[in-house]
Amino acid sequence: MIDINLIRNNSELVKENIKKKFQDKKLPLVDEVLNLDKKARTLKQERDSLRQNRNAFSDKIGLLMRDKKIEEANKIKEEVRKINEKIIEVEKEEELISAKIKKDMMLIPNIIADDVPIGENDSKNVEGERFLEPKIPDFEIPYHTDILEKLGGIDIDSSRRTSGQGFYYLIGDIARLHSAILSYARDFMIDKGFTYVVPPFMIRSEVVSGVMSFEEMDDMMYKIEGEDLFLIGTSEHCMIGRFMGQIIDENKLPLTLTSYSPCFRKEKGAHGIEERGIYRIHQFEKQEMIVICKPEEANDWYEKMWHYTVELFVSLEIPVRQLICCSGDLADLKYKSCDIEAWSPRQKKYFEVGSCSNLTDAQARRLNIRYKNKKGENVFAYTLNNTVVAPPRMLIAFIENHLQKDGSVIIPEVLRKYMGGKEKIEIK
RNA sequence: GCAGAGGUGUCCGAGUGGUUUAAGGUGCAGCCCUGGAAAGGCUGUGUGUGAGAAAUCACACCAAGAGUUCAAAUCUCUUCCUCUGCGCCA
Repeated sequence: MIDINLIRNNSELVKENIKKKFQDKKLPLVDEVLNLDKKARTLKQERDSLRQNRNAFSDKIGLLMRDKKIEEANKIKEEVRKINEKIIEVEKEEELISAKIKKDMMLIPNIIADDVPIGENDSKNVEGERFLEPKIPDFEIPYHTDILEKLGGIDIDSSRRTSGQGFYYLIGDIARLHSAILSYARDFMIDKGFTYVVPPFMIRSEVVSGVMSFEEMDDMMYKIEGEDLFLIGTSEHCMIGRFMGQIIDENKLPLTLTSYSPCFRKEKGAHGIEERGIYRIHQFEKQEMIVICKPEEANDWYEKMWHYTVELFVSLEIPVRQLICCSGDLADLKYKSCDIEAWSPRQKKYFEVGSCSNLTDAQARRLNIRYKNKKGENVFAYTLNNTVVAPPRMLIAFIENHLQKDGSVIIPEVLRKYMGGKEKIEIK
């Protein structure tokens, strides 16, 4: 959500921004907000002065009652009753208008960074830097589930029976590898100075509606029956929700946090040949990084954060590249975002394994997360988030890149201490 | 899960329908006093929205929401949370 003052003072900039994102349908919203806002302010003035009158009359009644001038008091009561009727009328109208303004404001996208490439959809995303040389082996790389099955590391047939499509049993060394990657990623981020957090895995609807729109919620979130609770789709939800309505001590900024959580997603309407197996699933685990900082620090953190993910993948000897998200592919809350993509030697292309975003104050404004600055003013903090690593999807990149001709998978040096010293996972 | 007690500003805490513009203290800031400091004295100190060039003014906010009333921190209902005891449980 952007600052309504930006629309009041510079609606052209807001419109330009909408055009840059190819959302011309939303252009009328800007003038609509402008008009509704004017009306809302007029109504507020009207309502406030009515209330002022009522308050004055009420005080008078109080004094008259004390002096036992009941007759006179009753006359004024009648007066107040009339005022109250009017107040209710104005309030109703005001409520309607402010609800409409809020709805519109939620739809107006955040202002995007100057250096975001302009493009209509994800086909216009721009490749950034590449890290490590992509390998093309001299033997055929099977589909990832076939590799995992050969290694005795996965049982999808059973998970279909117990839980349906989109789940998995990881088994033996592969399950251990899954945990090892998360543990390694956790320690990697702790070494970068981040604070490790295990958050709640369920959150209230109040938090959910703060971090996403109703449609997004319906497409992603699993609701617990009979409770006001949802399974988290990412730890970002509860990590940011933690600071909802809070005024953070300026000295505590920047907050640099790394959280572990399972993630649950409905993934409504996502299907395709490359979605078989453990690429797109209802349940996965993720090590995440979250930064809450002052506005002037956000750009530096953004660069640092996605580089950390790159560094992690490089240390695991997996080639990656940065893919810069273009204006049309950028979610409305985001100022700037990029994906980290890992090399798939089987598909001979890169695929998404993580995503880094700078949301400026758009998310903090929705959740009312602020800090007190040196002047004593309460200002909205900037929030950023990035995937450190999210297995089992990441396992696809891992096993494809480390698969040997004999069907075994080499474990890179840095991971071996988390695997009990094991150097490779072999076919049984 | 059951029972009891609670939720008020940075914090502590008073306040059971109308002089509450939320007492008092504490913390913080400024000034006076002092050679300097402590102590003491004085003054100012919450948030949001709107109006205004500004001083300032108005409205709202006492966990959240709804209700009763001319008038609600105060009364009623619902929800949430905290504490204490009991029960259950990895």
